[in-house]
Amino acid sequence: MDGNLSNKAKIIFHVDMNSFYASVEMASDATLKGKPVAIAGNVEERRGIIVTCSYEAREFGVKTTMPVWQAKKLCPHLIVKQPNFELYRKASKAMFQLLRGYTDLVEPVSIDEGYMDMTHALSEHPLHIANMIQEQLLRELDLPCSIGIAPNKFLAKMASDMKKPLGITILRKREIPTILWPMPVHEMHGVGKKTAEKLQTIGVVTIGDLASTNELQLKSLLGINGIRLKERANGIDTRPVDPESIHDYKSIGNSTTLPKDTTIQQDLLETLLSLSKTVSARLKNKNVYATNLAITIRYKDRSTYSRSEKLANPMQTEKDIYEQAKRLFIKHWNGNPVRLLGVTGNDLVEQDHAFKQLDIFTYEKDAKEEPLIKTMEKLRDKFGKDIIVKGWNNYHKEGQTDTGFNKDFLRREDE
DNA sequence: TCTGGGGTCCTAGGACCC
DNA sequence: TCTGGGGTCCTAGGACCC
Repeated sequence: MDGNLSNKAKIIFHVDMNSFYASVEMASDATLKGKPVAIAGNVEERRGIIVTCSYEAREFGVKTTMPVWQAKKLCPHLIVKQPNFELYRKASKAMFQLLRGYTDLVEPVSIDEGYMDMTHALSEHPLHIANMIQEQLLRELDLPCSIGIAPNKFLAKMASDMKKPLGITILRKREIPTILWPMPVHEMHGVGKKTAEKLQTIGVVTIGDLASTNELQLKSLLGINGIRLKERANGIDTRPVDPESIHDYKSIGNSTTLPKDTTIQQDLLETLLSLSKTVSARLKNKNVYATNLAITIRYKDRSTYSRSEKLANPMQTEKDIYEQAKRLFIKHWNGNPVRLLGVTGNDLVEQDHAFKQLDIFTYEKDAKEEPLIKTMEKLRDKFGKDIIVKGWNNYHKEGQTDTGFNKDFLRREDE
């Protein structure tokens, strides 16, 4: 490690696209320009809430998460469009590709924002480079953005929020007391409604208050998150910009609010099937398998339950996922009217890894006995991680216990 | 006529093992 | 008859973000 290099202050950009979906729509249809435009889920049905809206629409008081009917009341001429995710993904790709023209260290955090580590990629003043990026995005993709420039991710994120649309904001370490600390604590990234309420009970109202609060008090109020928030409030954030982080998915899910609350089991199962199809396709697309499957049920009264199970054999196919989702649903549905259903694959593993496990679990599956998986784990501990099992059925039929497991049934993977 | 859908991370409790 | 403490895995739910 080069001490000088590692100690040198970093220069991080946070690029945040302005009202991304609406801007993409405007870029692809010039007649929308200058008009109040909103993107919403199913426009006709009750699920219609505003996902994004143009700045023209915001002038009327239209806001994200507002039901469409309410938005229309505020802004009768509002142009409401259904989301076109394919179009947005394409624009997003082009946007990140453009950013990578400035540095390889680009970390997308969502479809419309990302971090850039510009520490070693600056030939000129950061402000000038940020200007170039902003102008190029506007010129080539017709998409506006705001950029925050700071020595770490947290401060860059806070900075990009300070001037919208088309802003560029530098937040220096020495400006923390004058710029960051006077801000209300609920405007801090990572502090939501609940946390802000809790903080208020101990007299923390501004980010500055948080920065000087006793750590033990924060820990007992908010757990480990309290400590982290205090660090951030003091401008400390050591997370690196990681271009690879976008690739390791932890979960892939699909959920939908039904057109009507229903108790008709066949309709519900059909919905589960179509959700399972989507999840399966996405798993295949990412080349991963789920080792845990969860369903979500939201009832008429909006009470929401999730039920999950660790899987003996990692799964990816539509059939496997649907059967497991159906099993969980039948087991846990209380018969009341259902508002929303969801299917989610959790604890995703790479394809190679999954296949290795499948070799083992084939036998477990045949045996159809839960404790066998525990037995397998013990065996792997005993004989090595890369062991696979042969002749499980024989073993099982003989009704032996794992202490009497015959070593002849085992072989090393490389044999 | 209220309130979508995609995620991540953390916590807490119970089961189980040593 | 009474009965500790640590560690890990699994599940459910909460908070947050875009």
